[in-house]
Amino acid sequence: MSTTTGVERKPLRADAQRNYDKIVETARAMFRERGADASLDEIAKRAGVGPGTLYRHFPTREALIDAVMRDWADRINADSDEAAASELPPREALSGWFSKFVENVGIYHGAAAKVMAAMDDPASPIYRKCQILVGANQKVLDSVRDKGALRDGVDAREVMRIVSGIATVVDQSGIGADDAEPMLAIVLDGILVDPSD
Amino acid sequence: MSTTTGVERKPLRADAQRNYDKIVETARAMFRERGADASLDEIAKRAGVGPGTLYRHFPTREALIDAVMRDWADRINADSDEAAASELPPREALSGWFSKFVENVGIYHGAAAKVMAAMDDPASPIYRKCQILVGANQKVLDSVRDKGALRDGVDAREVMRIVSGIATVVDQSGIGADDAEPMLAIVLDGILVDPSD
DNA sequence: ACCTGAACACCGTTCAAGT
DNA sequence: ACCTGAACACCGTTCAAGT
Repeated sequence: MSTTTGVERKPLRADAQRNYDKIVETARAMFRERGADASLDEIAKRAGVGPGTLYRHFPTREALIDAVMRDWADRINADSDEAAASELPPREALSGWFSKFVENVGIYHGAAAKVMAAMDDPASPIYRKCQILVGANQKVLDSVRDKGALRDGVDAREVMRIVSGIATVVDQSGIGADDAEPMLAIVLDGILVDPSD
Repeated sequence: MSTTTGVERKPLRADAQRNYDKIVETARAMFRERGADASLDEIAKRAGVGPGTLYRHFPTREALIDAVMRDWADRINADSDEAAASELPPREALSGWFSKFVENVGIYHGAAAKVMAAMDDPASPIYRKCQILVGANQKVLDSVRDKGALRDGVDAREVMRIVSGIATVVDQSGIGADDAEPMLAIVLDGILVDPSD
């Protein structure tokens, strides 16, 4: 069901492929320790390639972020599948799904803001991931709706906008991932028919 | 009641004061047309001062933003006073207050993100404005609580975090200010006892 | 077809020299 | 006490020269 969600890419020459992989691997490490705004120059340096090479493969920072987050979409899909099929009460299932998203998008500092910004920008390389995200959320919300627990008129895109906003707040201000919970609780209260379950 | 909320500042020499004012005035214009991340170098150039002068007055970009937003706090206080004293049904009063905030923080592109980031960072020059903001929100929420319309355990700071997150989403993605409404509606549904009013 | 690395433009920051 | 502007470090981006 979830083969790599990546776009089909024409095969690269051996050395180009090696450089491509090295860059992505290096970027992943750099993004993890310095955030998604880490210096591209230094990524190139650490990867042992010239800046032009990085540029050829990734014309924009977002393109690189997109490549680094390639597996991310798979995780999102897995998490949403699990939440949608969950036997847990609607509130717990939804809460878990939101929490996992905040956690997942939080591993790269600054990534939440990029995702949030790309949410309505089809020109962004990350836009595709946002579509996947909204689709996944739709799936989870539908499962809750089937149980009659969702308020009328709740839109998956709007919900994802708010939740990515919350993820960004958590990421940008120094607060911990646990501090997302009270905010998510407000959203849950806002979209569920009965706050109790 | 609302004299300028600014901090007391020791008087500057005449020329220094003139430069200070010119810089703030220029920055305000630049921020308005190019956003809160506009080049400080060009602001200095347009203001007719050396970069060192801008730096002396505003050691950090946030300090400059803070100065540019000096009147902003007064508007926030005025809006919250009006909302707290409003005869409108709780939902309308709250909704108007949130909307005005999103609108106000949206006049400088990128400002919402700065406010959001400073919300829990006492070291930031903008932190003081966030405190004012949370205080103002507290005031409005209390007035709603007095009418028995607010759910138990709703915290003014949490609410402000979410709303500033929404303001940031609206600002960063290309969507219009009107598109904040459906998201704010979810928050309202989440913090009010009875969604109807 | 792909890579290198010098070159460029821009930006924030510092500081010695001036008044 | 305050300002100027040259100087520096850094960063993203381009492109001619190489293989």
